[in-house]
Amino acid sequence: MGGALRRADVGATVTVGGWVHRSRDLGGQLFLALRDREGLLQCSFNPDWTAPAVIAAAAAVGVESVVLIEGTVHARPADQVNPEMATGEVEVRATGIRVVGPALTPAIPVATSKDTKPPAEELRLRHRVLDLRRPELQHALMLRHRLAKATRDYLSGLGYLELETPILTKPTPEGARDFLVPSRVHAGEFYALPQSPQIYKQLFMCCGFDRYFQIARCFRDEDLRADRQLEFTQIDIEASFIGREDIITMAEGLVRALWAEAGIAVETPFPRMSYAEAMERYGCDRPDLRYGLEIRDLTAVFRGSESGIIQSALAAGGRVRAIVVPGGGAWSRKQVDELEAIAKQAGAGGLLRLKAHQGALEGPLAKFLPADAQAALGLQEGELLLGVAAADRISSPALDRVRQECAARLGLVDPAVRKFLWVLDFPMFDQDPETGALAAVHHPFTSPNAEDMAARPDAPATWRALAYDCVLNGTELGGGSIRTSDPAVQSRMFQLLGIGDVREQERRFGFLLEGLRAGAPPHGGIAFGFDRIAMLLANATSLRDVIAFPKTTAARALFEGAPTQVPVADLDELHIRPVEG
RNA sequence: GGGGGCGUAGCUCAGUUUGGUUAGAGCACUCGACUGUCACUCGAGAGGUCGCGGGUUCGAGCCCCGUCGCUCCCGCCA
Repeated sequence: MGGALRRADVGATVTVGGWVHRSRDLGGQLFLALRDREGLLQCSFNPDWTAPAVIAAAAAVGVESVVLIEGTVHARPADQVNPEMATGEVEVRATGIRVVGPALTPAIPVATSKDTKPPAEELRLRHRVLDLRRPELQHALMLRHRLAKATRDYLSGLGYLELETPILTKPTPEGARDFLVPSRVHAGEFYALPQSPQIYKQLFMCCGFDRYFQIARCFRDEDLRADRQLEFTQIDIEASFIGREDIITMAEGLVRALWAEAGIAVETPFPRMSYAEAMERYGCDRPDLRYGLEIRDLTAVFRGSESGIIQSALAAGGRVRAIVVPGGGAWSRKQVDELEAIAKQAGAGGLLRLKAHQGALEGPLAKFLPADAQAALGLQEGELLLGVAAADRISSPALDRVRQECAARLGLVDPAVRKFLWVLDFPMFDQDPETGALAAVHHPFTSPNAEDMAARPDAPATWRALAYDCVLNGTELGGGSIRTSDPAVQSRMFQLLGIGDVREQERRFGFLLEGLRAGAPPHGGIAFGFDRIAMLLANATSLRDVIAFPKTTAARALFEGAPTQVPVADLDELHIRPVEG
């Protein structure tokens, strides 16, 4: 291929195919920059070696047309080497050209220089064939391929089998909305697209396939974001006769292999932290460890406060928690108000603020504090204390957001630093504070911690789960768990989650329970967000840059024009009718 | 479902603050000149439903109301 020609190819007679990236017509001679996925190649048309008719034909070709160029590879003179091109030491002296795919004038430019802005997202998606020709996107999708291959190589090397699972499947309760597909054969019945292959991979374990993986497409009908698409890809993994440590070690090896593919060395093992510790110190179950600003419990100091806000929060069983921001004392009233707005948006009633100035505390609360408060807080000159007095359920998310914003303002978020982390010991259930209803934090098939279950059988809200998340710089890369392999325990879990009726359990999950009853090995697994990893390693900021044909945030495919209306006859055949209005 | 940003030539944008003659620039495109360029250069030209609809006004790219599209965030996404 033309973009791969190097000095060693000098002398070769070649026919190179590609797209006309740019042309420079100097009058008597001209140069075409020919592009393929490997890069750019200069083709030189000159009367000394090119027939006049060929020069005329080359001069008439429009950019983005597909051409075949015949010629000989020549070394460029030293003063004409282009160090910015991989092929910069050579050029093809053309003797012939054939336009095999003439192109209309492109609606959006493909050949851009470093400092030009890409076209609007809408145009990029509408003219995706042109957009995907751009070298950045070519590189991103080629990286994506290498990551998929590295995944297959690594897991195959460990004896994992790549097995496929159905796309037309049964609706299962995985939290998100399902995409439904009407059945033509069975009036009024629907398939669902899988939100993940979760149950199938557990069934593979019951089948005895031991170690499974799949680069699996998943579908969730929820609103989109820069890092969320309707359909996305995960690296789905499951294994039998293993425990948490086996999965973690295997997963660390996978991360190492993937990052190595992008030329980045990753050190393992990753540090670990319990969910409880992450929530206490960072207010978040996927903390960004690139910076400090850890949350401190200052309840003891504020207990003596005469402030009504604090007293009522403490009386309700809450705490006073805060972060201390070095240099924050210099922020203006307005800047701190913005932080408070962030805290309020996250659910807090407000933000307590204190700063030390000339040995005394300043802030709306200062006068309500006991005299020894300054000594107890140890606040230094220039530091700003930002706190929330409330239940942890309120203060954790609020302080998490405030902490992230402060770190961004102080420039503490270094994109060159990578802090991997395992978060362990998630709670099994999330309890609704009003109704008391339990919901699975991970999913209903996660195994609870057996010791917790034995110690407090009547308090499931206190049980920990054998679940784990892999986190990088505040982003969840993947997560998994050891599963419940005992059908009786699984049935109990359904019961705790409000599916008490046995017939209901059988109707919805009978196929899983049947697998477990047929003799299930202990098993567990993990799933990584493949697109998100590709995005990180391609230095992209949107999933759309690592997915060839993505949807817009309004869930439309602009290039193909999906979704679309269909003829009424098609609907009739599927036994569905549009709702009037 | 809610909040913010953007929408002017094929593309990227200026013009909107303070309504006023014929809406501009760079790139791309067309034509012409040019024999070593590499974002070639130079000259000329063509190119506009100011997203769409309605309103205010003597007059709207600019003000008001509505609406559509793209985007970022909240909700949502176990």
